[in-house]
Amino acid sequence: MNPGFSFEIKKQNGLARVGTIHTPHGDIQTPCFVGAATRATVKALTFAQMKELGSQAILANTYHLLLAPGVDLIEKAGGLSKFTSYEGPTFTDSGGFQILSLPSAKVDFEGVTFKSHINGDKLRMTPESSMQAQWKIGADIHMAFDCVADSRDHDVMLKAMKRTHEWLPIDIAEHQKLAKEAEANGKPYQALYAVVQGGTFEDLRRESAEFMKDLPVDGFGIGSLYTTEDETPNIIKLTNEILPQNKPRHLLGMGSEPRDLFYGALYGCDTFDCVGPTRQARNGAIYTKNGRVNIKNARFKEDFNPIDEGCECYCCKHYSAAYLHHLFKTDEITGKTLASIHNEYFIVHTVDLIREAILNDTLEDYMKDFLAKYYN
RNA sequence: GCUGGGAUAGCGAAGUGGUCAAACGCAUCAGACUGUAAAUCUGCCGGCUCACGCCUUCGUAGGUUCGACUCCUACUCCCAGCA
Repeated sequence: MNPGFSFEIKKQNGLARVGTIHTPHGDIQTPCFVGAATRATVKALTFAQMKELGSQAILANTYHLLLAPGVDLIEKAGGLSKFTSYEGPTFTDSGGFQILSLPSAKVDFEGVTFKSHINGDKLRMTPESSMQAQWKIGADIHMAFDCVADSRDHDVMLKAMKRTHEWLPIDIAEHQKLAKEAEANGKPYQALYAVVQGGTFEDLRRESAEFMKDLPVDGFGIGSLYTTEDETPNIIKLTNEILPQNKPRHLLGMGSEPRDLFYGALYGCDTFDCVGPTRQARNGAIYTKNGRVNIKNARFKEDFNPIDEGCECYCCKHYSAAYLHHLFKTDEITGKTLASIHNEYFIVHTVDLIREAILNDTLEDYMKDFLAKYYN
C-alpha cells in the first residue's frame, strides 16, 4: 500500500459498498459525488460554499489547467491545493477526454496532437506528458491518459480501447518514476487510476477490465459512458464484477441524471464526478425530489415556497422559488450561485443517502422510491 | 402658429410599388445540457390550423394603381428648430 493513499471497505452488499478513501489531503467517505472543478474552481461557487453543502472532494482537469494558467505555474504556486486554497482531497482528469473531444484531435501511436480551443496553438499530449502534468498539478488522485471515444460502432470502440491499453503501461511507468522522484523529495504520494474503456459493448468492457485488473494502479476509472443508455447499468455491473474489490472505482462524468448515481453505487462504483449539476444550475435547470424543473418558467413567478420543499440546502432554507426565478429572469449572478448550491447539494446529498442506505441494507428501497418520484 | 422629421408586431429597428406576416436585436414562452471550448445552445414568437393553407395587419380615413408598409390628400399624435 502506498503511503498516504489507501482504501478500506466498511460494508459490502452485493457489488454495492461503503468505504473510505484515505488521501494526503483527507478522507473521502464513499460512495461520494466529487465536485467538478475543471479549471480549479467549481463554477459560481466558493470552496467554503462547497464545504457547507457537504462536498468532500473536487476534480480538476489537466487539459484546462495546461492551457491556463499552465501546470508549471501551479507547481510553482505549491500545487493545486496551495494554489486554490482548497484543503480537501482532489482528483485530476488526465485531459484525454477533453482533448479527444476537440475537432482538431489526431491520435497516433504515441499520443494526441490537437489545437488549443483558446488560441489555436498546436499542442501534443502523450501518456508521459499527462502524467508529468498531473504530478505538477499535484492532485491526490490522477487518471491515466486514456483514448476516449463516443460511438455506437464496435470497431471504433475497439480501436480506442486497444490504444488505451497500449498507453496504460506507459502511464504506469511514468507515474512510478515520478512517484519515486516525489518520495525522494519528501513529497506526498499521488495515486493513479487506470480507466476502463469499451463503450456500451459487453465484450470490450470485459476485455478492458480483465486487461487492467491486475496492473499496479491504485484504483480504476470507468470511462466512455456518456449518457444513460439501457445498457449502462449492466456495463457498470459487469465491469465492477471483474475489477478487484479492494480498489476504489470512479465513474467518470456520470451524475447529471440521478439514476446514474444509483446504478453506479448499486453496481460498485465509489466516486462520481459530473459537470451536470453546476452547469444545469447555471442554465436554470433545478433538481427536485419530483424531477427537474426550469426555474425560469412563468409558473414560479409567484411561488413563495422553496424550489425543492424540504430541501436542507442554503438556497432552499433561505429563499423562495419566486426569488430564484427573479434572479434568473434578471440575469443576476447570485441566482446561478444559489442554483449551483442547490443542485450540487442535491446530488452530493443524494449520494450521501445512498451511502447510508447501503449501510442500512435499504439501498434498493431507497432507489425505487427516489426514482419513482424523480422520474414520475 | 410656422418649418422640417417621424408614426411598422410587446419594445427597438429594417423595409421604401409586387418575392412582406414583414429582416435583425431585445423581451416573452418553452426545450436541451452527463470525465465543462457551455453565465451556453435550440425552438417558438399576429390570428385560426396537426399540417398544406387560410385570414387580419405596417397611426386614422380616403385616393392613385392590375398591385401599396412603400405614391397622393386630409386628419390625429410625437420629436426638433423657429415664433
